Amino acid sequence: MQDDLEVVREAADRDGLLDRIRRLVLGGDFPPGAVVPEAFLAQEFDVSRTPIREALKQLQHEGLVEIRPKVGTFVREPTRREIIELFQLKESLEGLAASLLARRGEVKELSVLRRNLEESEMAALTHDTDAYARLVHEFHWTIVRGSDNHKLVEHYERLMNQLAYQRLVLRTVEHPGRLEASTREHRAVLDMIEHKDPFGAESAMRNHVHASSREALTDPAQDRRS
Amino acid sequence: MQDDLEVVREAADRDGLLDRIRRLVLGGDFPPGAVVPEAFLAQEFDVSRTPIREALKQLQHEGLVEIRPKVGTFVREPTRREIIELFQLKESLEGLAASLLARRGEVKELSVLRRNLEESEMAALTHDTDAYARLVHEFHWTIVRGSDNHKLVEHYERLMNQLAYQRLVLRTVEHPGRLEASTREHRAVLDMIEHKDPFGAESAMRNHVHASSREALTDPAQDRRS
DNA sequence: GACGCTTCTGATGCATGCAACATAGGCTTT
DNA sequence: AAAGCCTATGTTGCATGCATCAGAAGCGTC
Repeated sequence: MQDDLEVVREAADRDGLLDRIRRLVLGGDFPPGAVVPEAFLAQEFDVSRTPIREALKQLQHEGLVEIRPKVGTFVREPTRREIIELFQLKESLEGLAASLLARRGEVKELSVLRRNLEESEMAALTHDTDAYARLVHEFHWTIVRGSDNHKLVEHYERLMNQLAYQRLVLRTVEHPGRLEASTREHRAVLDMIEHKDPFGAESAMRNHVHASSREALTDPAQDRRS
Repeated sequence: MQDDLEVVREAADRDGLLDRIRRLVLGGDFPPGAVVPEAFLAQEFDVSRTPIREALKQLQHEGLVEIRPKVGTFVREPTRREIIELFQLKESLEGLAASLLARRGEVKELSVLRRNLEESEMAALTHDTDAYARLVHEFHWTIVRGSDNHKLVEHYERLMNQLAYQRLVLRTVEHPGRLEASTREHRAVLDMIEHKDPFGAESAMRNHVHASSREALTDPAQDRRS
């Protein structure tokens, strides 16, 4: 039993090496400059450089780091322009997801979304921004997964990874009045889905993402890189 | 100079290793079963297994192959369902691209698109399906690139790679009457872009992609995997 | 003092070797 | 003959060593 746990844990470490490095990069523990070299990560995770290299290549492919040949691996923070581009994509993909979910009219996710919305309203009332952020996150993911389009989920995953930098997170809930507006928009989306109105759901979702992205983009912390 | 050419060629080989393997996989030269092992590719391209492994990992991440740990790498042909999913994404992304391009109202790509449309009409009249397919390909790519959203281009690239299996290509032009309809739809899209009507352009593009995907999906060669 | 060249260093890129494991086929047993 | 075990094989996964090269620091020249 002890052995089993050991094996499982180590296997998880191996499988999750990419994720662990990704978290390191996204977590902001590293300067936006050069990520400590492969050798460091190798020692840190107690593996050879080879799997580290593989993981870094993936991250490069995901757009999170930039590997300059023969030089090193650098944390690749998105420019303001790229953030705008990513939000445009987000709007489109989530719109599609809402549309597909509305067309399915599946019941399972509907109850989850209803419950989520209730809790969100509660969190908004008590100004529990942490809980609210988590609920928003779940709301969007539930809809995307509920689209039942796995390729869409994959692309969305990639997209969100690029938007997952610590500095960009939780911004949408820091604006006064945004919580209430956001909740209203969520309700509008859910209404359209419940009415099995794909077009309306897509429209409502796009409006919502557009609005929330505007808030995120006006955040002063982003003026750095324009 | 001779040396320079050598260096450039070899550098291109290295940079393009991923592309070359991808072409091998997409080209259908391999059975849908197991891709010949890393050692074969290593010998084929006269490199070590290490860079081969890196490339294969990328392809796995792109969804083109499946790497079963300790077993081997398998060509991963998309199921019919996945093709449907991918076309839904294509519709959404190209719709977004058309919308963005219409909003920009850029002149450069407009002339390219106009010219492309003229040549397409010519190819349709002469039933030159090869030329037509190439022109359609360029038309869509011109619009996507013209969106001036590089992240969109990246995601579109990934998407198209997954749709690039040899067996799926050129299907849309094999249906009677499709060439004319397709040309009409292209013109509608271009009209909307020229009128700087983002909403109309998106709608027209989505209609077009939807129509052409329906043709592609009704192809009998796809009934195999349902 | 500034500019250009050379050397030096640190990191990556790749090749190679070995161990681990999934699968297949034969072998034993019933 | 069927079922289960066991060995054999082929492949991957990883560790390590070496060559290569970008960039920096030091040196010499103008």
